[in-house]
Amino acid sequence: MSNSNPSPRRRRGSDQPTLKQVADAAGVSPITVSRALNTPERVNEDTRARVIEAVERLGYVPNLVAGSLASASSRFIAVIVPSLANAVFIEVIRGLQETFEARGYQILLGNTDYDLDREHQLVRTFLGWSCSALVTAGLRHSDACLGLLGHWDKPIMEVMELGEALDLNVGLDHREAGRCMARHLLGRGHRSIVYVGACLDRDYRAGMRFAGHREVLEATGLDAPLIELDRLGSLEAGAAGLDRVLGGFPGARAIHFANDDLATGALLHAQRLGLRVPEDIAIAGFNGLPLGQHVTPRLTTIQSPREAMGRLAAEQVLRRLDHQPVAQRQQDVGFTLMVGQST
Amino acid sequence: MSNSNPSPRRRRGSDQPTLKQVADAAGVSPITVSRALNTPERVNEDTRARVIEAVERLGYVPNLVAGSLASASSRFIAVIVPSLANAVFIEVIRGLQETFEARGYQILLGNTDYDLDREHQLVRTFLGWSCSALVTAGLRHSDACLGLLGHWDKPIMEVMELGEALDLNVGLDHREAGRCMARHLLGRGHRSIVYVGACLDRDYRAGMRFAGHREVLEATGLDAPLIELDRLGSLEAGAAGLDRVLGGFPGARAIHFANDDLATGALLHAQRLGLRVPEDIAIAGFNGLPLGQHVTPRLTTIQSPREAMGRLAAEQVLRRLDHQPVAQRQQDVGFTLMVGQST
DNA sequence: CGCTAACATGTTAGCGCTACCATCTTTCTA
DNA sequence: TAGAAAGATGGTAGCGCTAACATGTTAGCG
Repeated sequence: MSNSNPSPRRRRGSDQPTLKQVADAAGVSPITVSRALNTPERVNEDTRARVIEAVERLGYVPNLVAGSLASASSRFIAVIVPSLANAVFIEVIRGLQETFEARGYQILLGNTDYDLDREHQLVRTFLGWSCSALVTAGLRHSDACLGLLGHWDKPIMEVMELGEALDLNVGLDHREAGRCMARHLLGRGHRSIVYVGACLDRDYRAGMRFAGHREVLEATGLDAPLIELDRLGSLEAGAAGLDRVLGGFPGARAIHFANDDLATGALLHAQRLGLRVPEDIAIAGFNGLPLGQHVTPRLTTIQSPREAMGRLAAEQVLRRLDHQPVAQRQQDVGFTLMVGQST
Repeated sequence: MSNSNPSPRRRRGSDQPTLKQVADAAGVSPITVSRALNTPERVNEDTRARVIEAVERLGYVPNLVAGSLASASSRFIAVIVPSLANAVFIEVIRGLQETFEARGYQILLGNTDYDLDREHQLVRTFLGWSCSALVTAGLRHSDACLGLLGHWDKPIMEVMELGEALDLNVGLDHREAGRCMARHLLGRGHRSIVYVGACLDRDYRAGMRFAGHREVLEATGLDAPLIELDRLGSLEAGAAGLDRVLGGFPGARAIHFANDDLATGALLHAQRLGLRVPEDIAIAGFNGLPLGQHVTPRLTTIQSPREAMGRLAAEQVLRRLDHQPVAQRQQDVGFTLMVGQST
């Protein structure tokens, strides 16, 4: 008679065992299986054992997508950095990863390539994944991006630099770091100091360091010439930077590079040119990468605690996720001047 | 009276606009909105415009979790590497990221810390996220992990090395690379050659290179002594490695290091000790990192195309995801001997 | 022994989206 | 001009899980 079973729709989804099947196998209800796996302390010990046994027997793998939909939150942490080519961000990511992974959170990594529109796009995507928190390198965002984040009620952590943050903030004062190195170079008796940066519009934190550098020099009545390279930090670019200083500022006695890659490239290049460092030309960097500490003469640089910054940032976010009070929304991780033999 | 409206359940979920609300605002059905956003070519142009307008007006952000659940697949690519401390993996990741991101896939990064159980755990988690594919560094997996992957019907790509793979495989022949460098050192006239590795049980690909190295030396009737350091590659460890060779093998004339970090650390250390490279001791590395190419003498090493390997791997996977035929399941990306002045 | 609190488990109703099938309209072909 | 083919849109029914509420069961107390 007519349509008692009108062409049973083809089943969708995978043929993996589901929580329901585990429940049947263990002789309990689905919610009990859910609890046994997610909040074991709320389930009787024997029941839990039976559930675990069924899980293993069936080879059950929880569908985290379904869980996230139902609970309206995933254990994802969105992490947005401008580049994966720069060791600095990698180290911060490592600190974040280590700390978050230990607490069962999974990092969703996004790379903006120094493009704020790309960042906006990534934020949109990540919001769509119901992330538990967002960590982003830097304080600069597009208006569209700020609009999205304005309506968001989960923790937002901005790392690398300090300033007016949306929510949480862990970083260091780049302007002060620039001042610090400029003072050091002045203290060494240098008066003709060139700053060499690379793409300061994109790497604007290096621009902030230059601002601090210039501030100190100008306060002393000195000029603060700037050479800007068109490639981001690399040993090659540093060598090119040295050449441009030698060509453009024959009287230069010291070069303050925006980072250690550039500085080390210049230092090695100086040796190939037969220049004595620091007698003929003094060289300083920023970051404190191992590389600069293993050349002779050892590079004078500023050490920033990058992995620790990542860890601290993650801890702050975790505290917020645990509904614990966060003592300070802004934390300065500081930096250390490391005086080598290159200045 | 009784229960005409028995305490309406509190609404769950966020208060973000949903696809349904966009549909109402645009005067179409939800499924049309879904199509307008995901398969625009299947929707009339005018309708699409109205939908887009509504999306922007409401600030709608698609819930990707719900979409993944309904379609039983996310646009996630699981990527599992043993370490984030090693530049080699970072570069592969960069190649993968670039290629996948351009096609709208999001990378889920997992770090095993060279622990196969941890890998198994990560695979479990990633399967739970309905990833579209899995990329893993290396061919070694625990039995439990193989069990999970055996039932999985999505592309699996194993990178870094070549061998008996589960599915797709892009990499290079490390044993042959070891042979290649050993032949080069023999060709330079060296007869007393020490191999220095670091944690060869974990970095087993370096172990494979050593195997190739030994094979060549022994075929020539030479000894192939091995020194194994207990720290993974770093400049410091390389310096320590040089000291151990000088102490343990006073007659050594050449050192074949497992990687460039070690080799460069040793090279710089040799200079500090006043040793001439290659006259007193020849030094060779592996990887072709920029670092080794900027020291004097330039490091002899083997260049592996890491970023290209990532890109190629991603392209193969994408082809599979697009249901296009994959010409070869296994692809050798090769390597290049770069002869510097350090040998 | 009745009452309450704490524990253990179950029932119900979605989370927000897309696969599947059905329907309706328009265009093209014989 | 009927009929098929292609295009556009909609209705229905879940995807697999968990929040909220409900119920049952045991322990503790005077």
